[in-house]
Amino acid sequence: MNEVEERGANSNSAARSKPAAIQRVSIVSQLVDLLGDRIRDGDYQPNSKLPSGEALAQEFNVSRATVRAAINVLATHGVLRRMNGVGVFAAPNPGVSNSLNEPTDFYRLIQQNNHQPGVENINSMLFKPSPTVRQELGMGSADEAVMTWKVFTADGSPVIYCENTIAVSTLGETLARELKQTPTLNDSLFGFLEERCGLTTSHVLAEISVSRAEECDFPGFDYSDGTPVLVIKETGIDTNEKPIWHSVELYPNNSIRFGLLRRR
Amino acid sequence: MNEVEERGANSNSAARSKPAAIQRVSIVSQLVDLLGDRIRDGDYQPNSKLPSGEALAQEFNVSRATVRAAINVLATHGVLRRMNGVGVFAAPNPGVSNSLNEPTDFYRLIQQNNHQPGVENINSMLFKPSPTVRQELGMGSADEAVMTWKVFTADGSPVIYCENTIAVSTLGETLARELKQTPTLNDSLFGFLEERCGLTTSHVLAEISVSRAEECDFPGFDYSDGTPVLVIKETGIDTNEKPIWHSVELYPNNSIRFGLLRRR
DNA sequence: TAGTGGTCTAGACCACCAC
DNA sequence: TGGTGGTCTAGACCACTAC
Repeated sequence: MNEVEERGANSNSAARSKPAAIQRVSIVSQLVDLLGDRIRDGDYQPNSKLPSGEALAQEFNVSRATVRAAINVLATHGVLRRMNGVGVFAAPNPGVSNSLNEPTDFYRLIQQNNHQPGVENINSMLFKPSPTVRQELGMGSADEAVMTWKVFTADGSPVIYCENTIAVSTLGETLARELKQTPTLNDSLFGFLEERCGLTTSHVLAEISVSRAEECDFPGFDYSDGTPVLVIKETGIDTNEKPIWHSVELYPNNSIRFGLLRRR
Repeated sequence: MNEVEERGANSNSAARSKPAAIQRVSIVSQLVDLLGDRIRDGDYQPNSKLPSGEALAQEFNVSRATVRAAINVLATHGVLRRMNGVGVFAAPNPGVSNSLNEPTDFYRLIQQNNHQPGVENINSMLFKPSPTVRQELGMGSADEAVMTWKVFTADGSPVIYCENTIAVSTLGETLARELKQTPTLNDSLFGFLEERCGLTTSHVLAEISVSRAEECDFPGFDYSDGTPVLVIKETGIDTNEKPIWHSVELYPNNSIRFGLLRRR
Protein backbone atom coordinates (compact mmCIF):
# COMPACT_ATOMS: atom_id res chain seq x y z
CA MET A 1 0.00 0.00 0.00
CA ASN A 2 1.19 3.47 -0.75
CA GLU A 3 2.45 5.53 2.11
CA VAL A 4 1.37 8.47 0.00
CA GLU A 5 -2.32 9.14 -0.35
CA GLU A 6 -4.43 7.33 -2.91
CA ARG A 7 -4.77 9.40 -6.02
CA GLY A 8 -6.49 9.88 -9.36
CA ALA A 9 -10.18 9.12 -9.76
CA ASN A 10 -10.42 7.72 -6.25
CA SER A 11 -9.20 10.69 -4.30
CA ASN A 12 -11.05 12.91 -6.70
CA SER A 13 -14.44 11.32 -6.13
CA ALA A 14 -13.65 11.26 -2.43
CA ALA A 15 -13.05 14.97 -2.62
CA ARG A 16 -16.33 15.47 -4.43
CA SER A 17 -18.23 13.72 -1.65
CA LYS A 18 -16.56 16.12 0.80
CA PRO A 19 -16.77 19.43 -1.02
CA ALA A 20 -15.76 21.32 2.10
CA ALA A 21 -12.05 20.94 1.47
CA ILE A 22 -11.36 20.17 -2.14
CA GLN A 23 -7.72 19.36 -2.60
CA ARG A 24 -5.92 17.29 -5.13
CA VAL A 25 -2.41 16.83 -3.87
CA SER A 26 0.06 15.35 -6.30
CA ILE A 27 2.18 12.40 -5.27
CA VAL A 28 5.28 14.47 -5.86
CA SER A 29 4.23 17.21 -3.47
CA GLN A 30 3.24 14.65 -0.84
CA LEU A 31 6.65 13.10 -1.22
CA VAL A 32 8.26 16.53 -0.90
CA ASP A 33 6.41 17.03 2.38
CA LEU A 34 7.28 13.59 3.69
CA LEU A 35 10.98 13.87 2.89
CA GLY A 36 11.07 17.45 4.14
CA ASP A 37 9.55 16.32 7.43
CA ARG A 38 12.14 13.60 7.81
CA ILE A 39 14.90 16.14 7.38
CA ARG A 40 13.37 18.61 9.80
CA ASP A 41 12.71 15.82 12.30
CA GLY A 42 16.31 14.69 12.06
CA ASP A 43 15.51 11.28 10.57
CA TYR A 44 17.96 12.28 7.88
CA GLN A 45 20.79 14.04 9.68
CA PRO A 46 22.61 16.95 8.03
CA ASN A 47 25.27 15.69 5.62
CA SER A 48 23.98 12.13 5.85
CA LYS A 49 23.17 10.09 2.78
CA LEU A 50 19.57 9.35 1.94
CA PRO A 51 18.44 5.95 0.67
CA SER A 52 18.94 5.56 -3.06
CA GLY A 53 16.27 6.71 -5.47
CA GLU A 54 15.37 3.10 -6.17
CA ALA A 55 15.03 2.32 -2.45
CA LEU A 56 12.83 5.35 -1.83
CA ALA A 57 10.69 4.41 -4.82
CA GLN A 58 10.12 0.97 -3.32
CA GLU A 59 9.52 2.32 0.17
CA PHE A 60 6.79 4.70 -0.97
CA ASN A 61 5.59 2.40 -3.74
CA VAL A 62 6.01 5.02 -6.43
CA SER A 63 8.18 5.18 -9.51
CA ARG A 64 11.74 6.35 -9.42
CA ALA A 65 10.81 9.26 -11.68
CA THR A 66 8.41 10.49 -9.02
CA VAL A 67 11.07 10.23 -6.33
CA ARG A 68 13.44 12.15 -8.57
CA ALA A 69 10.88 14.90 -9.11
CA ALA A 70 10.45 15.30 -5.35
CA ILE A 71 14.19 15.32 -4.78
CA ASN A 72 14.44 17.96 -7.50
CA VAL A 73 12.15 20.25 -5.57
CA LEU A 74 14.03 19.79 -2.31
CA ALA A 75 17.40 20.24 -4.02
CA THR A 76 16.18 23.49 -5.55
CA HIS A 77 15.12 24.62 -2.08
CA GLY A 78 18.62 23.86 -0.85
CA VAL A 79 17.45 21.11 1.50
CA LEU A 80 19.03 18.23 -0.39
CA ARG A 81 22.20 17.95 -2.42
CA ARG A 82 22.79 15.48 -5.19
CA MET A 83 26.16 14.06 -6.14
CA ASN A 84 26.33 12.12 -9.36
CA GLY A 85 27.27 8.51 -8.84
CA VAL A 86 27.41 8.91 -5.08
CA GLY A 87 24.00 9.69 -3.65
CA VAL A 88 21.66 12.32 -2.30
CA PHE A 89 22.56 14.03 0.94
CA ALA A 90 20.75 16.19 3.47
CA ALA A 91 22.21 19.68 3.22
CA PRO A 92 24.66 20.62 5.97
CA ASN A 93 22.89 23.89 6.74
CA PRO A 94 19.15 23.55 6.21
CA GLY A 95 18.43 26.91 7.82
CA VAL A 96 19.68 29.02 4.92
CA SER A 97 17.02 31.48 3.92
CA ASN A 98 16.27 31.72 0.25
CA SER A 99 13.76 34.44 0.32
CA LEU A 100 14.05 36.21 -3.01
CA ASN A 101 13.45 33.12 -5.12
CA GLU A 102 9.92 32.66 -3.95
CA PRO A 103 7.29 35.08 -2.75
CA THR A 104 7.42 34.93 1.02
CA ASP A 105 5.04 35.87 3.74
CA PHE A 106 6.39 38.95 5.52
CA TYR A 107 5.96 37.35 8.90
CA ARG A 108 8.10 34.40 7.93
CA LEU A 109 10.60 36.71 6.27
CA ILE A 110 11.10 38.65 9.49
CA GLN A 111 11.32 35.45 11.50
CA GLN A 112 13.96 34.15 9.09
CA ASN A 113 15.95 37.28 9.94
CA ASN A 114 15.71 36.27 13.61
CA HIS A 115 13.30 38.93 14.78
CA GLN A 116 9.85 39.05 16.31
CA PRO A 117 7.36 40.09 13.60
CA GLY A 118 4.49 42.51 14.01
CA VAL A 119 2.22 44.81 11.99
CA GLU A 120 1.35 48.47 12.50
CA ASN A 121 -0.44 51.28 10.88
CA ILE A 122 -2.84 49.42 8.65
CA ASN A 123 -4.88 51.48 6.21
CA SER A 124 -6.83 51.10 3.03
CA MET A 125 -8.52 53.22 0.41
CA LEU A 126 -10.45 53.03 -2.82
CA PHE A 127 -8.71 54.93 -5.60
CA LYS A 128 -7.81 55.17 -9.25
CA PRO A 129 -4.27 53.84 -9.64
CA SER A 130 -1.48 55.54 -11.54
CA PRO A 131 -1.18 54.80 -15.26
CA THR A 132 1.83 52.57 -14.54
CA VAL A 133 -0.04 50.39 -12.08
CA ARG A 134 -3.15 50.43 -14.29
CA GLN A 135 -1.11 49.05 -17.12
CA GLU A 136 0.51 46.43 -14.90
CA LEU A 137 -2.92 45.21 -13.83
CA GLY A 138 -4.58 45.59 -17.22
CA MET A 139 -7.11 48.09 -15.87
CA GLY A 140 -9.12 50.66 -17.80
CA SER A 141 -8.65 54.32 -17.02
CA ALA A 142 -11.93 54.55 -15.13
CA ASP A 143 -11.48 51.35 -13.12
CA GLU A 144 -10.90 51.60 -9.42
CA ALA A 145 -8.75 49.55 -7.11
CA VAL A 146 -8.38 48.87 -3.41
CA MET A 147 -5.03 49.73 -1.94
CA THR A 148 -4.00 48.56 1.50
CA TRP A 149 -0.81 49.71 3.11
CA LYS A 150 0.85 48.68 6.31
CA VAL A 151 4.10 48.62 8.17
CA PHE A 152 5.73 45.40 9.35
CA THR A 153 7.92 45.54 12.41
CA ALA A 154 10.78 43.42 13.70
CA ASP A 155 11.15 43.52 17.48
CA GLY A 156 8.92 46.60 17.38
CA SER A 157 10.96 48.56 14.85
CA PRO A 158 9.50 49.19 11.40
CA VAL A 159 11.39 47.26 8.73
CA ILE A 160 9.00 46.76 5.80
CA TYR A 161 6.64 49.30 4.28
CA CYS A 162 4.22 47.59 1.95
CA GLU A 163 1.31 48.61 -0.22
CA ASN A 164 -0.90 46.21 -2.15
CA THR A 165 -3.19 47.17 -4.99
CA ILE A 166 -5.96 44.95 -6.31
CA ALA A 167 -8.50 46.02 -8.94
CA VAL A 168 -12.13 46.15 -7.81
CA SER A 169 -13.00 44.16 -10.92
CA THR A 170 -10.67 41.41 -9.73
CA LEU A 171 -12.10 41.30 -6.23
CA GLY A 172 -15.75 41.94 -7.04
CA GLU A 173 -17.73 44.81 -5.49
CA THR A 174 -18.60 42.98 -2.27
CA LEU A 175 -15.12 41.81 -1.40
CA ALA A 176 -13.65 45.16 -2.42
CA ARG A 177 -15.91 46.94 0.04
CA GLU A 178 -15.14 44.39 2.72
CA LEU A 179 -11.40 44.69 2.16
CA LYS A 180 -11.54 48.47 2.23
CA GLN A 181 -13.30 48.35 5.59
CA THR A 182 -11.20 45.58 7.05
CA PRO A 183 -7.71 45.90 5.56
CA THR A 184 -6.37 43.30 7.98
CA LEU A 185 -8.22 40.78 5.84
CA ASN A 186 -5.26 40.35 3.53
CA ASP A 187 -2.63 39.88 6.19
CA SER A 188 -1.57 37.01 4.03
CA LEU A 189 -2.27 38.25 0.53
CA PHE A 190 -1.91 34.82 -1.03
CA GLY A 191 -4.23 33.17 1.45
CA PHE A 192 -6.81 35.92 1.15
CA LEU A 193 -6.91 35.76 -2.65
CA GLU A 194 -7.08 31.98 -2.70
CA GLU A 195 -9.64 31.47 0.01
CA ARG A 196 -11.88 34.44 -0.65
CA CYS A 197 -11.50 35.04 -4.38
CA GLY A 198 -10.46 31.66 -5.76
CA LEU A 199 -7.41 33.33 -7.28
CA THR A 200 -4.10 31.52 -7.16
CA THR A 201 -0.89 33.46 -7.67
CA SER A 202 1.24 31.17 -9.78
CA HIS A 203 4.25 33.45 -9.98
CA VAL A 204 5.39 37.00 -9.38
CA LEU A 205 7.25 39.39 -11.65
CA ALA A 206 9.45 41.59 -9.50
CA GLU A 207 11.81 44.48 -10.05
CA ILE A 208 14.55 45.30 -7.58
CA SER A 209 16.01 48.76 -7.24
CA VAL A 210 17.54 51.07 -4.66
CA SER A 211 16.51 54.52 -3.59
CA ARG A 212 17.12 57.18 -0.97
CA ALA A 213 14.66 57.43 1.87
CA GLU A 214 13.72 61.01 1.05
CA GLU A 215 12.63 59.95 -2.42
CA CYS A 216 10.24 57.31 -1.09
CA ASP A 217 6.60 58.24 -0.90
CA PHE A 218 4.99 56.36 1.96
CA PRO A 219 2.93 57.63 4.91
CA GLY A 220 5.00 57.72 8.05
CA PHE A 221 8.21 56.89 6.25
CA ASP A 222 10.40 59.38 8.10
CA TYR A 223 13.93 58.09 7.88
CA SER A 224 16.68 60.65 8.01
CA ASP A 225 18.24 61.78 4.76
CA GLY A 226 20.55 59.43 3.02
CA THR A 227 19.15 56.20 4.37
CA PRO A 228 19.36 53.68 1.52
CA VAL A 229 16.19 51.80 0.70
CA LEU A 230 15.73 48.54 -1.15
CA VAL A 231 12.63 48.77 -3.33
CA ILE A 232 10.83 45.72 -4.66
CA LYS A 233 7.92 46.21 -7.01
CA GLU A 234 5.91 43.09 -7.67
CA THR A 235 3.08 42.00 -9.91
CA GLY A 236 1.30 38.77 -9.03
CA ILE A 237 0.28 36.61 -11.98
CA ASP A 238 -2.47 34.04 -11.67
CA THR A 239 -2.73 30.63 -13.29
CA ASN A 240 -4.38 32.21 -16.34
CA GLU A 241 -1.35 34.45 -16.87
CA LYS A 242 -3.37 37.48 -15.81
CA PRO A 243 -1.95 40.06 -13.40
CA ILE A 244 -4.09 40.16 -10.26
CA TRP A 245 -2.21 42.31 -7.78
CA HIS A 246 0.57 44.82 -7.56
CA SER A 247 2.68 45.75 -4.61
CA VAL A 248 5.47 48.11 -3.68
CA GLU A 249 7.71 47.17 -0.77
CA LEU A 250 10.29 49.39 0.89
CA TYR A 251 13.08 47.86 2.97
CA PRO A 252 14.97 50.73 4.55
CA ASN A 253 18.43 50.68 6.01
CA ASN A 254 19.35 47.08 5.31
CA SER A 255 17.30 45.78 8.19
CA ILE A 256 16.11 42.79 6.16
CA ARG A 257 18.68 40.71 4.33
CA PHE A 258 17.80 38.75 1.24
CA GLY A 259 19.36 35.54 0.10
CA LEU A 260 19.10 34.26 -3.43
CA LEU A 261 19.95 31.07 -5.22
CA ARG A 262 20.97 31.69 -8.81
CA ARG A 263 21.05 28.80 -11.25
CA ARG A 264 22.30 28.62 -14.76
CA MET B 1 16.04 10.38 -38.23
CA ASN B 2 16.22 12.66 -35.27
CA GLU B 3 16.45 16.35 -35.93
CA VAL B 4 18.32 16.48 -32.64
CA GLU B 5 21.85 15.12 -32.57
CA GLU B 6 22.54 11.42 -32.11
CA ARG B 7 23.20 10.69 -28.50
CA GLY B 8 24.40 8.19 -25.94
CA ALA B 9 27.22 5.79 -26.74
CA ASN B 10 27.36 6.98 -30.33
CA SER B 11 27.92 10.65 -29.75
CA ASN B 12 30.16 9.76 -26.87
CA SER B 13 32.51 7.57 -28.87
CA ALA B 14 32.41 10.20 -31.60
CA ALA B 15 33.49 12.76 -29.04
CA ARG B 16 36.28 10.47 -27.89
CA SER B 17 37.68 10.25 -31.38
CA LYS B 18 37.70 14.06 -31.49
CA PRO B 19 38.99 15.00 -28.05
CA ALA B 20 39.42 18.62 -29.05
CA ALA B 21 35.84 19.60 -28.21
CA ILE B 22 34.25 17.13 -25.87
CA GLN B 23 30.62 17.93 -25.42
CA ARG B 24 27.70 15.79 -24.49
CA VAL B 25 24.61 17.83 -25.15
CA SER B 26 21.40 16.42 -23.80
CA ILE B 27 18.41 16.07 -26.09
CA VAL B 28 16.45 18.37 -23.82
CA SER B 29 18.96 21.21 -24.09
CA GLN B 30 19.17 20.76 -27.85
CA LEU B 31 15.41 21.00 -27.99
CA VAL B 32 15.52 24.11 -25.82
CA ASP B 33 17.91 25.71 -28.29
CA LEU B 34 15.87 24.67 -31.31
CA LEU B 35 12.57 25.93 -29.92
CA GLY B 36 14.23 29.08 -28.62
CA ASP B 37 15.65 29.76 -32.08
CA ARG B 38 12.24 29.36 -33.66
CA ILE B 39 10.81 31.92 -31.28
CA ARG B 40 13.64 34.36 -31.81
CA ASP B 41 13.43 33.85 -35.57
CA GLY B 42 9.70 34.53 -35.52
CA ASP B 43 8.70 31.04 -36.66
CA TYR B 44 6.51 31.05 -33.57
CA GLN B 45 5.05 34.54 -33.37
CA PRO B 46 4.41 36.18 -29.98
CA ASN B 47 1.11 34.98 -28.51
CA SER B 48 0.77 32.27 -31.13
CA LYS B 49 0.11 28.67 -30.22
CA LEU B 50 2.85 26.11 -30.63
CA PRO B 51 2.18 22.62 -31.98
CA SER B 52 0.97 20.23 -29.30
CA GLY B 53 3.43 18.30 -27.18
CA GLU B 54 2.56 15.15 -29.07
CA ALA B 55 3.11 16.85 -32.44
CA LEU B 56 6.48 18.25 -31.37
CA ALA B 57 7.50 14.85 -30.04
CA GLN B 58 6.77 13.31 -33.43
CA GLU B 59 8.45 16.12 -35.35
CA PHE B 60 11.71 15.78 -33.44
CA ASN B 61 11.34 12.03 -32.99
CA VAL B 62 11.64 12.21 -29.22
CA SER B 63 9.29 11.31 -26.41
CA ARG B 64 6.64 13.68 -25.15
CA ALA B 65 8.35 13.74 -21.76
CA THR B 66 11.45 15.16 -23.41
CA VAL B 67 9.42 17.82 -25.17
CA ARG B 68 7.79 18.69 -21.87
CA ALA B 69 11.15 19.04 -20.16
CA ALA B 70 12.31 21.46 -22.86
CA ILE B 71 9.08 23.45 -22.65
CA ASN B 72 9.55 23.56 -18.87
CA VAL B 73 12.89 25.26 -19.29
CA LEU B 74 11.55 27.81 -21.76
CA ALA B 75 8.48 28.48 -19.62
CA THR B 76 10.72 29.10 -16.60
CA HIS B 77 12.72 31.55 -18.70
CA GLY B 78 9.48 33.34 -19.53
CA VAL B 79 9.73 32.55 -23.24
CA LEU B 80 6.76 30.17 -23.35
CA ARG B 81 3.48 30.09 -21.48
CA ARG B 82 1.44 27.01 -20.82
CA MET B 83 -2.31 26.94 -20.44
CA ASN B 84 -3.83 23.75 -19.16
CA GLY B 85 -6.14 22.13 -21.67
CA VAL B 86 -5.45 24.80 -24.27
CA GLY B 87 -1.86 24.72 -25.43
CA VAL B 88 1.56 26.28 -25.18
CA PHE B 89 2.04 29.82 -26.43
CA ALA B 90 4.97 32.00 -27.31
CA ALA B 91 5.16 34.73 -24.68
CA PRO B 92 3.85 38.14 -25.77
CA ASN B 93 6.95 39.96 -24.57
CA PRO B 94 10.02 37.77 -24.99
CA GLY B 95 12.38 40.66 -24.22
CA VAL B 96 11.73 40.72 -20.48
CA SER B 97 15.02 40.55 -18.67
CA ASN B 98 15.22 38.11 -15.84
CA SER B 99 18.65 38.83 -14.63
CA LEU B 100 18.59 38.00 -10.95
CA ASN B 101 17.41 34.42 -11.35
CA GLU B 102 20.53 33.28 -13.12
CA PRO B 103 24.09 34.45 -12.96
CA THR B 104 24.54 36.73 -15.93
CA ASP B 105 27.52 37.96 -17.80
CA PHE B 106 27.98 41.66 -17.04
CA TYR B 107 28.27 42.53 -20.69
CA ARG B 108 24.91 40.97 -21.43
CA LEU B 109 23.43 42.54 -18.32
CA ILE B 110 24.41 46.01 -19.50
CA GLN B 111 23.15 45.28 -22.99
CA GLN B 112 19.84 44.13 -21.51
CA ASN B 113 19.60 47.54 -19.91
CA ASN B 114 20.02 49.05 -23.39
CA HIS B 115 23.50 50.44 -23.01
CA GLN B 116 26.85 49.93 -24.65
CA PRO B 117 29.03 47.83 -22.32
CA GLY B 118 32.71 48.38 -21.61
CA VAL B 119 35.37 47.60 -18.99
CA GLU B 120 37.83 49.89 -17.24
CA ASN B 121 40.37 49.92 -14.52
CA ILE B 122 41.27 46.26 -14.36
CA ASN B 123 43.56 45.19 -11.52
CA SER B 124 44.59 42.13 -9.61
CA MET B 125 46.56 41.12 -6.57
CA LEU B 126 47.62 38.16 -4.51
CA PHE B 127 46.43 38.45 -0.92
CA LYS B 128 45.12 36.76 2.18
CA PRO B 129 41.33 37.21 2.21
CA SER B 130 39.29 38.37 5.16
CA PRO B 131 38.04 35.72 7.58
CA THR B 132 34.56 36.06 6.12
CA VAL B 133 35.68 35.32 2.58
CA ARG B 134 38.05 32.62 3.81
CA GLN B 135 35.15 30.88 5.45
CA GLU B 136 32.97 31.25 2.35
CA LEU B 137 35.65 29.61 0.25
CA GLY B 138 36.69 27.02 2.81
CA MET B 139 40.26 28.34 2.95
CA GLY B 140 42.82 27.95 5.70
CA SER B 141 44.12 31.01 7.50
CA ALA B 142 47.46 30.88 5.65
CA ASP B 143 46.03 30.24 2.19
CA GLU B 144 46.27 32.95 -0.40
CA ALA B 145 43.86 34.01 -3.11
CA VAL B 146 43.88 36.01 -6.32
CA MET B 147 41.56 38.96 -6.37
CA THR B 148 40.73 40.79 -9.59
CA TRP B 149 38.69 43.94 -9.62
CA LYS B 150 37.34 46.00 -12.46
CA VAL B 151 34.72 48.55 -13.38
CA PHE B 152 32.09 47.92 -16.03
CA THR B 153 30.74 50.86 -17.95
CA ALA B 154 27.50 51.56 -19.78
CA ASP B 155 27.87 54.11 -22.55
CA GLY B 156 31.16 55.08 -20.94
CA SER B 157 29.80 55.68 -17.43
CA PRO B 158 30.78 53.30 -14.64
CA VAL B 159 27.80 51.23 -13.48
CA ILE B 160 29.18 48.04 -11.94
CA TYR B 161 32.11 47.70 -9.58
CA CYS B 162 33.12 44.07 -9.25
CA GLU B 163 35.76 42.12 -7.42
CA ASN B 164 36.33 38.38 -7.77
CA THR B 165 38.28 36.23 -5.35
CA ILE B 166 39.56 32.75 -6.15
CA ALA B 167 41.78 30.70 -3.87
CA VAL B 168 45.22 29.88 -5.21
CA SER B 169 44.60 26.26 -4.22
CA THR B 170 41.55 26.25 -6.47
CA LEU B 171 43.37 27.71 -9.45
CA GLY B 172 46.73 26.01 -9.00
CA GLU B 173 49.99 27.95 -8.70
CA THR B 174 50.52 28.36 -12.44
CA LEU B 175 47.11 29.69 -13.29
CA ALA B 176 47.08 31.89 -10.21
CA ARG B 177 50.28 33.57 -11.33
CA GLU B 178 48.94 33.91 -14.85
CA LEU B 179 45.68 35.41 -13.64
CA LYS B 180 47.49 37.86 -11.37
CA GLN B 181 49.58 39.08 -14.29
CA THR B 182 46.75 39.12 -16.81
CA PRO B 183 43.55 39.92 -14.92
CA THR B 184 41.66 40.35 -18.19
CA LEU B 185 41.81 36.57 -18.42
CA ASN B 186 38.62 36.18 -16.45
CA ASP B 187 36.54 38.67 -18.39
CA SER B 188 33.97 35.95 -18.32
CA LEU B 189 34.54 34.27 -14.98
CA PHE B 190 32.44 31.24 -15.88
CA GLY B 191 34.20 30.69 -19.18
CA PHE B 192 37.63 31.14 -17.62
CA LEU B 193 36.99 28.63 -14.85
CA GLU B 194 35.48 26.07 -17.19
CA GLU B 195 38.00 26.29 -19.99
CA ARG B 196 41.16 26.82 -17.99
CA CYS B 197 40.45 25.07 -14.70
CA GLY B 198 37.82 22.49 -15.59
CA LEU B 199 35.58 23.95 -12.89
CA THR B 200 31.89 24.33 -13.59
CA THR B 201 29.82 26.69 -11.47
CA SER B 202 26.57 24.83 -10.94
CA HIS B 203 24.88 27.53 -8.90
CA VAL B 204 25.50 30.71 -6.98
CA LEU B 205 24.53 31.69 -3.46
CA ALA B 206 23.90 35.41 -3.38
CA GLU B 207 23.01 37.98 -0.78
CA ILE B 208 21.36 41.26 -1.71
CA SER B 209 21.65 44.36 0.41
CA VAL B 210 21.77 48.13 0.13
CA SER B 211 24.36 50.58 1.28
CA ARG B 212 25.45 54.20 1.01
CA ALA B 213 28.21 55.03 -1.41
CA GLU B 214 30.47 56.45 1.31
CA GLU B 215 30.37 53.12 3.14
CA CYS B 216 31.53 51.18 0.10
CA ASP B 217 35.18 50.26 -0.04
CA PHE B 218 36.27 50.11 -3.66
CA PRO B 219 39.14 51.84 -5.46
CA GLY B 220 37.90 54.77 -7.49
CA PHE B 221 34.39 54.53 -6.10
CA ASP B 222 33.86 58.26 -5.65
CA TYR B 223 30.14 58.86 -5.71
CA SER B 224 28.85 61.81 -3.79
CA ASP B 225 27.47 61.21 -0.33
CA GLY B 226 24.09 59.62 -0.07
CA THR B 227 24.11 57.76 -3.34
CA PRO B 228 22.33 54.45 -2.69
CA VAL B 229 24.17 51.33 -3.76
CA LEU B 230 22.83 47.87 -4.43
CA VAL B 231 25.30 45.30 -3.12
CA ILE B 232 25.32 41.71 -4.30
CA LYS B 233 27.71 39.27 -2.68
CA GLU B 234 28.01 35.95 -4.42
CA THR B 235 29.65 32.61 -3.83
CA GLY B 236 29.98 30.28 -6.80
CA ILE B 237 29.43 26.59 -6.03
CA ASP B 238 30.77 23.90 -8.31
CA THR B 239 29.25 20.56 -9.22
CA ASN B 240 30.86 18.98 -6.15
CA GLU B 241 29.09 21.45 -3.88
CA LYS B 242 32.37 23.19 -3.13
CA PRO B 243 32.65 26.98 -3.14
CA ILE B 244 35.12 28.02 -5.83
CA TRP B 245 34.84 31.79 -6.10
CA HIS B 246 33.51 34.79 -4.26
CA SER B 247 32.54 38.15 -5.62
CA VAL B 248 31.27 41.48 -4.42
CA GLU B 249 29.38 43.66 -6.87
CA LEU B 250 28.36 47.28 -6.35
CA TYR B 251 25.57 48.79 -8.45
CA PRO B 252 25.46 52.50 -7.56
CA ASN B 253 22.62 54.89 -8.13
CA ASN B 254 20.10 52.52 -9.68
CA SER B 255 21.81 52.55 -13.05
CA ILE B 256 21.21 48.83 -13.53
CA ARG B 257 17.70 47.48 -13.00
CA PHE B 258 17.11 43.91 -11.99
CA GLY B 259 14.12 41.84 -12.86
CA LEU B 260 13.19 38.71 -10.98
CA LEU B 261 10.74 35.89 -11.46
CA ARG B 262 9.52 34.50 -8.16
CA ARG B 263 7.81 31.13 -8.08
CA ARG B 264 6.06 29.38 -5.30
C1' DT C 1 32.70 -4.16 -10.64
C1' DA C 2 28.64 -2.64 -8.19
C1' DG C 3 25.79 1.03 -6.96
C1' DT C 4 24.35 5.55 -7.73
C1' DG C 5 22.21 9.47 -10.03
C1' DG C 6 21.10 11.37 -15.01
C1' DT C 7 18.50 10.81 -19.09
C1' DC C 8 15.08 9.18 -22.20
C1' DT C 9 11.20 6.31 -23.81
C1' DA C 10 6.48 4.51 -24.52
C1' DG C 11 2.38 4.31 -22.69
C1' DA C 12 -1.33 5.21 -19.58
C1' DC C 13 -4.75 7.97 -17.26
C1' DC C 14 -6.30 12.32 -15.60
C1' DA C 15 -8.25 17.29 -15.54
C1' DC C 16 -9.09 21.18 -18.18
C1' DC C 17 -10.96 23.76 -22.06
C1' DA C 18 -13.36 24.77 -26.33
C1' DC C 19 -16.62 23.32 -29.45
C1' DT D 1 -16.68 15.16 -27.42
C1' DG D 2 -11.93 15.71 -28.82
C1' DG D 3 -7.67 17.81 -28.08
C1' DT D 4 -4.58 19.67 -24.83
C1' DG D 5 -1.40 19.84 -20.98
C1' DG D 6 -0.42 17.47 -16.17
C1' DT D 7 0.99 13.43 -13.89
C1' DC D 8 2.79 8.94 -13.09
C1' DT D 9 4.74 4.39 -14.29
C1' DA D 10 8.03 0.72 -15.65
C1' DG D 11 11.89 -0.02 -17.84
C1' DA D 12 16.07 0.90 -20.27
C1' DC D 13 20.66 2.68 -20.88
C1' DC D 14 24.12 5.92 -19.68
C1' DA D 15 28.04 8.31 -16.87
C1' DC D 16 30.03 8.87 -12.61
C1' DT D 17 32.10 7.32 -8.24
C1' DA D 18 34.03 4.28 -4.99
C1' DC D 19 35.77 -0.05 -3.95
